[in-house]
Amino acid sequence: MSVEQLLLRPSVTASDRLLLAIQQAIVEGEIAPGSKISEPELARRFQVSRAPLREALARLERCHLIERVPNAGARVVTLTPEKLISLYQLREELEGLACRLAAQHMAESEIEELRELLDDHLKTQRVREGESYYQEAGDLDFHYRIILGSKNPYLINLLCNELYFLVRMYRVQLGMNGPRVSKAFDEHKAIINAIANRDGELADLLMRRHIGASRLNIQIQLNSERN
Amino acid sequence: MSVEQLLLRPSVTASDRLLLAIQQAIVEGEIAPGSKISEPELARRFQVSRAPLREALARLERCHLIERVPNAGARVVTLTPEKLISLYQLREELEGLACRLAAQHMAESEIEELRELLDDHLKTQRVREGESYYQEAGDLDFHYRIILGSKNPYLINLLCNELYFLVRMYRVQLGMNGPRVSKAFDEHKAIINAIANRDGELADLLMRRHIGASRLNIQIQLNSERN
DNA sequence: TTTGGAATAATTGTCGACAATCTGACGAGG
DNA sequence: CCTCGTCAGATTGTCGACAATTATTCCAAA
Repeated sequence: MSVEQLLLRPSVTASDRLLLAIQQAIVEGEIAPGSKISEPELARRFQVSRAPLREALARLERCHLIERVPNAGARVVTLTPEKLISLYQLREELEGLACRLAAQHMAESEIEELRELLDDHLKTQRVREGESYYQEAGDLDFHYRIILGSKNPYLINLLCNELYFLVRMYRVQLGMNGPRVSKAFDEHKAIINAIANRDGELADLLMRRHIGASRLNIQIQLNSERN
Repeated sequence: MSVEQLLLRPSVTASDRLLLAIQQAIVEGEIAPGSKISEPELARRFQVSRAPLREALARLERCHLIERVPNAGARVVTLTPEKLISLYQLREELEGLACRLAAQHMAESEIEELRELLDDHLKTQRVREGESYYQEAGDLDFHYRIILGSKNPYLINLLCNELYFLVRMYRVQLGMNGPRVSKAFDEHKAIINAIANRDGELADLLMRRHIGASRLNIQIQLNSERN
């Protein structure tokens, strides 16, 4: 299904649909990193006026997928090792915090659901070994649930709506579906156990390591790609 | 000088000036917390069309000063003890990180300037004891410089452009100019020393305590205000 | 050939008007 | 008397056009 066709099913408002469509297009590289965003061109492409488009662009800037300069237009961000490190420094800190808070605030039922989620992923992973399902959707689900479990609205909004699209962009564009899958699974399991034991400090530490390992993985790929 | 008159001196773009003006109006309570934002009314008040106004509102939402619901309008946020705690949880974590990074990345010259800044504040504080200068502008300067010293662009943008206006809103609206001034000064001094010694861990710890104390201070005021 | 600058083209910012949606009042029916 | 549906008013979302700014091209002079 092409990106344009996604616009056919009505969501809520035109700029909402635009946002989703362009987010996906940028994350998946359909709109190349570093390329200039032409408002007239995008407006024609998505069959809308520039008003909702500009609103969508404002929100894209919010999640760091584009960079705007007044009176000079917008560009899709570029992926660099330096930005990756900066991004993951933040992510480590914030998801570590999310773990500590989740250990305090998550209901037993939520923890149970998280365990079931992980078991589902294990089955799926065994069935279609090597496919990138787990890395993309599954890992995302896992992190999202813990973030939501923190019950901190600012933290939730920040990670889910402002930072995670960039994280996904790095992963998708560098084709991150390698051998870290099974190892990531074990790390996830350990984090859940810590949260279930209400050991926020340990969950924090494990999450930081988990994210640090993920960063290293991407870093290697990114550096080899630029050789 | 009234808020409207600020619009007379041209900044860069109309929505930029609008943003600054409305930010100030909300932070200082001129537009009451919880009140509904009427686009036509604000457009008339600031003598602009709704296009730049809506752009400004989008950015206000970004720094959590207003909350928008599609097809239902925007409201100024309300100040609650729960949100205050959520906000300061984030702030502690992020400024702690900023301290660790600043201890790594700040140039000697930047540290020296930070020291001079603090000395200036000490003089000012002695001269006009009791005035709220230090708490508002001085404290802000101090924190901003450390954040900038982290050299992490995402962290800088997040704290300076998205979170700090809310922090200021709590402080201004609750009239935070009390007896914490001199104590805060000592805490600042200790943090600088830690950064100068390149002891990121200590600076982190001290900053977390500093912010925690500040939060407690506001919390007390906020609870007594709601009695 | 290269450089400087002016004219031109293209893009962004802003405007006023129209369409879609929500809010609140009013009245009919239970 | 209360509930529900309808209608008017107001508000938000979207559109196409104009103004202001920036980028580009082209020509002239050194």
